[in-house]
Amino acid sequence: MAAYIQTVMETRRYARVLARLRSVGLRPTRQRLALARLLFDGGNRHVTAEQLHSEALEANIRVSLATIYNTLHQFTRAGLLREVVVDHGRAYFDTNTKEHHHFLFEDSGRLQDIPSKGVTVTGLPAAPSGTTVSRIEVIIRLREHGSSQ
Amino acid sequence: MAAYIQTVMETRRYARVLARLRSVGLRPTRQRLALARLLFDGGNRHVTAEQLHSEALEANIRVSLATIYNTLHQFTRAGLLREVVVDHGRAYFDTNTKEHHHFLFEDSGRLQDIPSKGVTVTGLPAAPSGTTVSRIEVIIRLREHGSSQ
DNA sequence: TCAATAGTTTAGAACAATTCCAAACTACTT
DNA sequence: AAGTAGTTTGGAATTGTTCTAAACTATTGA
Repeated sequence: MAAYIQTVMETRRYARVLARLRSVGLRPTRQRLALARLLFDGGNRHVTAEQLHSEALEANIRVSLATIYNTLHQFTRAGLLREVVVDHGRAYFDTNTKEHHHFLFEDSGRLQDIPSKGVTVTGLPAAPSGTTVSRIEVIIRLREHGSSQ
Repeated sequence: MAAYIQTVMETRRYARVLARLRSVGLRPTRQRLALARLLFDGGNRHVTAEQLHSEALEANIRVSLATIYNTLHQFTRAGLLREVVVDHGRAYFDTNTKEHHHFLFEDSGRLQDIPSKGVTVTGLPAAPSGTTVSRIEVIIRLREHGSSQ
């Protein structure tokens, strides 16, 4: 019985991810389905390519790192992910594509969403002519105190 | 006469840069003096290591890329520069160390200062406990329209 | 003024994240 | 079932940056 419910939920999740991929015109391949589920089943996340790769391997999904990169970029282009750049070296992909901002823990490089509720930036000059604002990004850099640093 | 004035100004600039290096405890070497002048003579700038390197070579200053990196980091640590991260791959160094924000032209990767006058971010939640805010960074991403993209 | 020394510079190797490539593979169409 | 267009892959290539150990130079103090 529990197993049955399990299966139903499984199937439903699968269908949802599949529909999602189809809707953005990406073939639902084994790899993309698996990665989509790692990314989107569960709460919002910030992952690097390497992280997602190890997660996949741990979950016994055979994917190459090249595919991880391809997929992350395709998903980003499709609006399923958003890329966040906070320190050079690594790119984070955020499963939360809604308007929001970030706390950055400088020591660990970890990111945390700031619910955008009520956060406003005021007093900005107009965008230079010939341009439009594609996004406003607010990053609050945090230093952990008490720690070694 | 013009030449004389030229020389005086030269000397003064030199003295200023030299004092600046001394004051942060860096030996005024040939390379550092030259780079400091490329960076700080003239208005505020945003440079990458590569850019500064080619500029130096064009100005007939023989410096290695390693020294460019060393110098940029030392200057940053000394508070003479501020590092800005906007897209992975390259690090920008900003000669404006005052509190301010940036326009980022997505197509070209170019940065432009936003005079911080009046820009305020409101409605932010408190910093997570155990941390202090080291800086708030606002980046306004711009898309150039009319252009190919 | 010179030698000692501590800080700097350098070329080149090493590194890390990412992209590129061309061949093998697979989902979809007919 | 075959064709084809889209995908995946390992490995090589690229890019920006850091490391290393040897050569060099500014500073100090005799």
